[in-house]
Amino acid sequence: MKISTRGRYALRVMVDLGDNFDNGYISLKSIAERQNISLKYIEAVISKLVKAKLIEGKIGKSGGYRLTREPKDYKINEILEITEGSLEPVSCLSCDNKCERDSYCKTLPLWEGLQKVINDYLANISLLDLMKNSERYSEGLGI
Amino acid sequence: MKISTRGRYALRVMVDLGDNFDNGYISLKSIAERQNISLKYIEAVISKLVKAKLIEGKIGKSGGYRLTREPKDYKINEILEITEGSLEPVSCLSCDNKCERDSYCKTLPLWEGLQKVINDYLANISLLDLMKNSERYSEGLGI
DNA sequence: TTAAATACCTACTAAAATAATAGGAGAAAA
DNA sequence: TTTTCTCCTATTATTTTAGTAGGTATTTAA
Repeated sequence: MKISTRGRYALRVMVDLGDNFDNGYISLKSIAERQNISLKYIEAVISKLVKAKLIEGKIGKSGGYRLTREPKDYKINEILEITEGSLEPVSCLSCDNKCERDSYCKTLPLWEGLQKVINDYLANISLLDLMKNSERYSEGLGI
Repeated sequence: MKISTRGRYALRVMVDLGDNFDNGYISLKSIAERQNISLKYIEAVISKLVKAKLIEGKIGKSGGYRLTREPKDYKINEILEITEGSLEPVSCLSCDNKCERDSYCKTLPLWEGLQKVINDYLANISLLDLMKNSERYSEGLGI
């Protein structure tokens, strides 16, 4: 029951792009350095975000990536669904993997509820909310 | 981000034991048949529940397993934590796996919140609640 | 008393998922 | 025209998952 590095890295990349929203196209190399993530690895993760049109890339020198919307218009569940494949907490809930016990399984309602709780939480947080988290830390430090 | 078969099976075994709470020790063989789960596989899963004293086993002919408490006194998060290892949604949250970025990471608060949401949900559902789910289905069928 | 049924234990394994790494091709700006 | 990028396809080591196999020790029921 863990979000993998794909989802975690993707979120950090998205926050980084959000922080640089006004700076045009941001190269993946600079993101990888700032975030201390393997360049080649996030390349693969990021390609999913491009295909889903959450971000767009520009090829060539001084190219890079940028968000296609404003940070406030990204919900976290959307980003994680794309990079993790899905946010279903058990395979029983996916259409192509349904269990034959589903018509009477006493645990299925629990999983349905868990899925809803997770999705509701993540759908009510935006990328902008994450970007603002720096305030939390500086408040905590008394800066 | 999936609960594995370990957790799912464990929950079904616990519900089965709950349904048979008044029938003394229940053999794993009969549970495996009812639940249609590999006997040898749940043996391994169940041994964790025994070690954690959520259930107790009785060796020998007409032995088996039974709950150590009443169904209402098991919270689902407890059962899943034992069988899944932990319910932390990201490894960053575990003590022995902390990230060096934790003092300023903008995504960490998200994960902390997600952990709380998941735990709160699962801690407020009891084994008895799951056992009652059969009523849901029979109501739905109009029986 | 003995045979059957049972929990309990260790070891092994196939398949899938995870977390990368490697090596370029082609586009475009400087 | 060179450098800096994205974009693409392979390959790989490690870990996790989901089992299987084979047995030992214990207890009860016949």
